[in-house]
Amino acid sequence: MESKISKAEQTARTRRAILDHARKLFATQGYAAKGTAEMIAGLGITRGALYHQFENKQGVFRAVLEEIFIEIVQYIEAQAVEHETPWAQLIQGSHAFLDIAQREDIRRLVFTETPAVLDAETLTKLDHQYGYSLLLEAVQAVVEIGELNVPDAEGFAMMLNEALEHLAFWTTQTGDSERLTTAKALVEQLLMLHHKT
Amino acid sequence: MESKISKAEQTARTRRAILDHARKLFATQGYAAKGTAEMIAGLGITRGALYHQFENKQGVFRAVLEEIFIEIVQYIEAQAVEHETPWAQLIQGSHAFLDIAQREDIRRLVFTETPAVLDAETLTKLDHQYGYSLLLEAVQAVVEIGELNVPDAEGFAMMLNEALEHLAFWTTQTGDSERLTTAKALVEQLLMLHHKT
DNA sequence: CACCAGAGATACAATCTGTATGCATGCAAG
DNA sequence: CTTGCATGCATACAGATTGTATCTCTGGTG
Repeated sequence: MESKISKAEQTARTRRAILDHARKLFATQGYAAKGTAEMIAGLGITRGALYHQFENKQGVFRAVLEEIFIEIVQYIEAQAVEHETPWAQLIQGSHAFLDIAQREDIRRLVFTETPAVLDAETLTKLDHQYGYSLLLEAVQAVVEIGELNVPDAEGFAMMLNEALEHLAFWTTQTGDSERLTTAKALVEQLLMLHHKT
Repeated sequence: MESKISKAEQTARTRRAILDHARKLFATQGYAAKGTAEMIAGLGITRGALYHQFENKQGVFRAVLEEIFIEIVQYIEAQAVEHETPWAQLIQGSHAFLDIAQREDIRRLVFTETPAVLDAETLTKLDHQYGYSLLLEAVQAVVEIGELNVPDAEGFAMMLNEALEHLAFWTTQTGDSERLTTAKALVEQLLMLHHKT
């Protein structure tokens, strides 16, 4: 029994190596420019392993994006938990999203590559599963304590989600750091207009 | 001399046929999904003609996009010319841009495909040559008659250009026609804040 | 009319994606 | 423990796709 690692461990290592490497490639040179051969170059595995672990090239991208979404959610939650009230958590969570969207890899993957690589349906499903879902919880928490004046929590969460995504996209379009400040002010104002004390 | 057409005419026809067909394909199924073979299918020519008329596959896309930009500019100018004052032309021209951005082919090509197909530099050059250039003229016209209160015409034109592009993107993200109304109101408000009578 | 540049066809080289097949091994059942 | 098998992965290959090299034909021009 010179078998040092289990099958599960083997799978985990292979996927991790591919995902880490592919993410770097996609984020720096784009999805279309990098082939499956480059994704596994230097990892000590062949394309066979890649196609065993992922459905196809797009499947690798989807997995990379999913991990990014998870990172984003984790970052936002970590920032929100620093604050006491659901109201402050909603505001600061929104700011946190705008902050992390500034990261270059996130900008390129989420805002530049994704729309052209994934069809709208797939993207909507992912967004609903992560970003929107998190935001809805935050909105509902504020609604439940009676501090948010909206006709419908889901509708408001969806609108806010869209607003945040487009503001994030906007802030990353130039190196201009002033935009981030502006975007945060806009979101805060939007929320304030619906605040009920 | 059974040669019915001149060389210039021949070139024009070939390019037109390819551009029209490619545009339809890119707009409905995306750049990555359609190959050069499909671009010339049914046109009675071969890929050789395509590569003779265009640098490469991306060159076809660039040419398609350029024609779209020209169409957009023409539409905006046609709308603006309906109004008397430079001020009204600036406002109505901005509205016209938001209107034409609703067209499905423009939405997909300009906002979904382009960012992933063209590098930022190429895109910036194109935008500067068409959209921004037109907008700058309109802004300068209003500045010259002393009705616009901005520190710098170029800076303001650039900001307005960005705002319009992102608002256009935003309005096309859902079928919600209310967004178009909202976007127009936002632009009008932004301009009004800088209006000097 | 003779020549050349340009338009386009054909054939080919180089990639790249996805699949089929073979092999070795962890692992569970008996 | 050993037997059977599913699983992880490599190798080889088929199909498709981009871009290039080469050849032909013809419209324009002196």
